[in-house]
Order: sequence, then C-alpha cells, then structure tokens
Amino acid sequence: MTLADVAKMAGVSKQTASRVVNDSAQVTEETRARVLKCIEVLGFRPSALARQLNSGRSYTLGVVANAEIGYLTNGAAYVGMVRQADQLGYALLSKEMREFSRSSVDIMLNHLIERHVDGIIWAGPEIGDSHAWMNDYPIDDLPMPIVVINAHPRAGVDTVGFDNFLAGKNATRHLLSLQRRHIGHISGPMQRWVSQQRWAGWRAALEEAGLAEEQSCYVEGDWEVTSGGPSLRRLLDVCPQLDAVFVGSDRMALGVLHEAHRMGLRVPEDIAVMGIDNDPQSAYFMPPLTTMHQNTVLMAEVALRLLVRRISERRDEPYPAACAEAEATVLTHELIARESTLGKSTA
Amino acid sequence: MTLADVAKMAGVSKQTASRVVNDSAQVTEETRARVLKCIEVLGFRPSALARQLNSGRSYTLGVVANAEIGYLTNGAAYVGMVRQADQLGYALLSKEMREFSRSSVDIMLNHLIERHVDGIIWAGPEIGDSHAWMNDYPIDDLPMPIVVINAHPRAGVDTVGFDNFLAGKNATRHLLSLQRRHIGHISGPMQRWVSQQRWAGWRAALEEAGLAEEQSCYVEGDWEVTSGGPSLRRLLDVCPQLDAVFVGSDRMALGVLHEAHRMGLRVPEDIAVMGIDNDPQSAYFMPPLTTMHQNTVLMAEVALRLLVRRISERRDEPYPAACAEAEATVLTHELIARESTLGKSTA
DNA sequence: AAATGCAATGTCATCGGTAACATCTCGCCT
DNA sequence: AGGCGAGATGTTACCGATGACATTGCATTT
Repeated sequence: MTLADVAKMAGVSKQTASRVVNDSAQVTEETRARVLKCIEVLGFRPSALARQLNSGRSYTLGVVANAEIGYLTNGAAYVGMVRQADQLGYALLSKEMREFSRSSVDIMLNHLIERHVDGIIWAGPEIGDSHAWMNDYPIDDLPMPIVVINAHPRAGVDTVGFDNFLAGKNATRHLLSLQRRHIGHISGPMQRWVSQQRWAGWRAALEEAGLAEEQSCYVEGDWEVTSGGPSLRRLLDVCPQLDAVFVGSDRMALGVLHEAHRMGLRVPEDIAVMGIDNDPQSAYFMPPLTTMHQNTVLMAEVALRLLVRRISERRDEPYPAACAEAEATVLTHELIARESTLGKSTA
Repeated sequence: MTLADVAKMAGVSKQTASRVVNDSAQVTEETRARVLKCIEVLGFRPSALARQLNSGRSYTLGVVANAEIGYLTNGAAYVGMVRQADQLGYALLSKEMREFSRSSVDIMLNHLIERHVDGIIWAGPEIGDSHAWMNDYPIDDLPMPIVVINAHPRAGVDTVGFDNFLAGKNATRHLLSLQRRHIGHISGPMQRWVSQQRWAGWRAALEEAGLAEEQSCYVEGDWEVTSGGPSLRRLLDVCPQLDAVFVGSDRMALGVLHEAHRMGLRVPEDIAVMGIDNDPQSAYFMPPLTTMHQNTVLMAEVALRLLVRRISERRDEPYPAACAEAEATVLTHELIARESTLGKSTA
C-alpha cells in the first residue's frame, strides 16, 4: 500500500495525501477526512525508508559493542539506551565487533554509514589500542557524530564514563581506613583501559599510605566468576600476609568469597573483600559484598542524550529539552559498604 | 558521495558504476579499475537505504522485548541473536515494549513495518493474554514473518522455547529422588506463562508421587534476588516441615540461600534448594546451587535461523544452509546437580 | 561485404515518499 | 467589473540506487 494507492482511491494527488499524513494545515477538512478514511481502509503505512531517503535522517542510532554487550546489559545499560532512544524517537541498530583491528573498525563504520544511522554509540571496550583509530581518523570527518562509552577521554571525542582511577583509589582507601595493611588486587584483563585505571588507583592509594612495598600483591583475572578463586590462591602465594583484596569485578569477588570459604579463611576477619560494579546480587553473597557502585544505566542514558544533541547541532536544529543537560562526561561512583569488609561477620 | 558522483568522475554512466559496485561481469577490467579508483578517492559508500527502497529488503530484523531484554542478555541470548544475525548478513533493530495492550502491540508492529524490517523476533514475555493478538490478527497477514521466543506454542505461529512444564516436573522429581517429602515452590510472577508452566510441573511431580497435600506449599515471587528471602519465610509459615524448595529462578534462589543461612537453616541438611536457569555464578553460591539449565543462547540462534528461513521461503528464495536445521521448536533442559541438594554440605 | 552475435555501456523508469513551485478557485476590495 | 491575495490542490523533480531494455562496437560467420 503506497501513498499513490491512497491518493488514487481518494481521488487526490500524492502530494495532498502526503499533506494529510503529515498534518499539514493546507487541507480542507472534507478532503482530509476522505483521505484518512482511505488510509484506514487500505491499511496504509508510510514507508520510513522512502522518507529517510530524501530527508537524510533515519532516526536510527548504531550501537557498536562486543560480546560484552552481555555485561553492558547485566548492568542494564543496554536497556537504558533502548528506553532513552525510544523516548527520543530513535531506534537502535546493534552491531557486534569480534576483534578490534583497524580493518574491522572500517567494516563496522561502513556498515553503519551505509545504513544511514544518524549517530553512533561506541560501546566496544577499550582493549589495547583498539580506540586508536579515533586519533588519526578525525571523527569530525565521519558523516555522523559518535559518542564513546567508558573509554579513555581523548581530544575531539565525546566520551561518557567513569573515573575508574578514582574508583580504584577510593576502594583501596576504604580498605586502608579499616586498618588493613596488606591489600592485594585482582584486576580484570590488563590490556583493558578500565582495568589499568582501577589498578593504578589501587597503587596510588597504597603509595599515598606509604605502603609502596605492597604493590606487588597483584594478580590478573579475566573478570569472570571462574577466575576469582584461582586468582586468590595465586595472590596468597605472592603475599601470604594478605588481609584484604580489592577485586576488579563483583563476579570475580564471588569466586574469591567462595574460595576463601573453602580455604577456611574468614571474611572479613582474616581477609576483607571489596568488589566493584554493585551487581544486584552482591548484597546476598555470604557475606554481603562491599562494592563500588557505578550507575551504568545513567551512563547509557547520558551518552544517548548527548548523541542526540550532537546530531541536532550538526543540523542546526534545536535539540530536545531532555538533551540539554547532557554535558556530564565523567560520572561519579559510590561506595556501598557491606559485611565483607565491615565489622561483624555472618560466616 | 553518490554513485552519480563516482560515475561522473570516472566518465561512465551510473549504471556502469553500479555494475562495478555489484561485481557484475559485464565490465572491462580497465573500466572497473578506473571506477574503483574513483570510489576509493571519493570515499564512496553505497546507500543501503536506496538499495532497500527498490529491492524491498532491508536485511534488518526487528527484536521486540521488554525490560527483560536485560535478562535475555543475562543469559547472553541477545548476544546470540546479534551474532547469528551478523553471520547471516542481517542487522538487528531493538524495540522495547513497556506494556502489552493491544494498542501498544499495534504501535510496535507499525514501527517495524514502517522501517521495513524483513522479519521479527518477538521476545516480549508472555504476560497474561499479552500474546492473544496473535490469534485474531493472523500473523500471515503481516508483511513479514515472526518468530516468537519462549511463549506458549500456538497454531500458525512459529515458536522457539523450552518445555517449562517438564523442566519444573524434572526439577521436583530430582528433589523427590533425594527423599524429600515436603517440597515447596517459589514461583515467578504468576501472570506469566513460564511461571505457570514451571508451577504446573512442580504440582504434577508431587501428584505423581502421591504427595498432593503438599501442593499448597507455594508462594509467588518476582524473579528478583530480593524476593527470595521473604518468599522463603512465607513458605515456612505455610509449611513448617518444609525440607526442600524448588525456586523459579537462580536469582531468587540466591536470596533463599542467604535467608536460610540467616535463619540458621542448613542447606541441604535441613532444606534442599533447587533453582532454574543455571546462571554462571550459581556454581559459586554457598552452597553451590543445583539448578536446571536452559540454553538460551541456542534458543536465540535457532529462532533467528528459523526466521531467516521463513523470510527466504516467503520470497521463494533458497535459504542459507545454516538455516536448514532450524526445525526444533522445543529445546531441552538439563539438570545441573550441585551441593545445595546433594549430600555433603559446605555450610 | 553483409549479417550475426555478444560484450560493454548507456538510457529510462522505478522504488515511496517530499520539497519547491505552479495552478486553480474563490472571496473581497476598489 | 477587474484585480488581488490566500487557501486548496496539482505537477515536476529529486533522494540514491537498480532492473529492463536500448544501443554501440567489434569479431566472427557465410
């Protein structure tokens, strides 16, 4: 059913039919009614495709992520984006990247350009130099704006994320404030920027406290629950007097709690455990897990609003009111203190 | 940069340029090289939009879900869909439904029709009669095929999902096989089909064992970790001799374990706990959780392949080989036995 | 040499809308 | 009455690609 069919049936021109569809004022009530009836009868739906073709807007945003889109959504971030997009009248096109070579970046961008997305949320994790292309390939040359999530801030690129250095530092400070002096760290994969930042924060806090010699108490995990236990064991090998661990994710922290229990270590008496993420389940671990909360839903929403704003700006259009505030690029974290570091134990 | 620009620069017609882009054989090597160079120089990218407009295919699939898209992806199902779609050359357009009235169904369908998606994965949960529209609104009248995930099978509709009745029954049978005789159930929200099925399976197993009088030992939860503890308490009120619980989700089961511990109940000595989902973390609960595994990634992949096959069939095209096997509509579950029901306890 | 065939390329219409401009029909003013 | 202006409607071109068909040019055939 095309607009032409409607027009023919109503005995008017395509243009008049188009005017009815778009609520133009220049149509007699009588004509409007007639056309509307024909639309109803024929079950006509305007083709967004055709519209997009000559308006140059698709009202579609591309989301580039990798398998971690799963973790994105663990924290419900993806839901946040979908919802926010919906509210602003956009749809989301999801693409997954499996590797981060320069050529696969190009493939991804081309896909999105071909599909005329109005803007891109770059949610791929920053692994090694996976974001380097943004330096030598000026983003302003792309036909649409990009907002990058949870990555190293860089000049000329809009980023929205957390200060993971500070989060790591504050987490460690919390352990220090509880008189722990042998504080180890189990990081996520160290090619990843987020992991590096948290690790650096941990080191900085130790240094600040004059405990520089503890900085070797560190093991690299993979962010999965399975790597928590083995990492704890390795950490104890390196650093037998360990009395606290700052773990790079709540999932790994669960593995740590599990293993500590099996080894007969009491948490927090023998060893305090601190996570980061604040998964909904962490409050129900045994003992409940102290952790650092980062509001990833908010991150997703802010990023999306910022993107929509940039899109409007490029076209010299006013942007939706909801997007006006979208300046915040570094979001705050929050300490959630629970029993895995605090006084009384349930173990 | 349009094809016309390329053509002009190369001194050929648009059509010839188009032939080069599409690897048609009817072009001299020399011309091809020249056009390719111009494409390179101008940075030309073909517009998928324009292509779609006259081919009638968008190579885009719509995914309709609600907030539970988060849980979809918890189990990585969404990742499974994205990945499978990518392999088959499709992109995914995500839409969220917040309510399931008939009118919001229409809005959703219209959105997707307007955007010319080639097919739809309906992943909205079956709440009450939220899927009823499929009965009186013949799906075959829609301009594109639909595959429904994890819902009540119904005539004329392609569905892919699990036999939750049997899963519930087998879970309960497992508890029975361990000599438990007072087996309660904490369900998910009971307007939901999945919850009803699991509940019915639990009842059926009790009946089979001649324990019909235990069928009142049942409480409704909301699938979240927070509702586990309170539900356990209510269950004990109703049924003080309780010696086992079949819990409708691993998340709630975590809440149950936590609360049991606080109440001084030993798991599994005093009370056996069995979940369903097999979240990656469940093996690390204390004690490790016995659960029923459902491969939601596989579900997503099968559903997507089936959809692509239906799309091809409608157009009398051969379908990709990968889609040939996609007949299975009822997937199997698997019992994962761990310490929360088995002999020795770590508590 | 004329006819034939095929490869290489060009022309035109089309997909489903919309912008820009043209036309038509009134009512109203001088 | 003639002219003007505004509201209602129609015409044409265009967005960026592709399909169908037309044309060109050259080698082969008879």
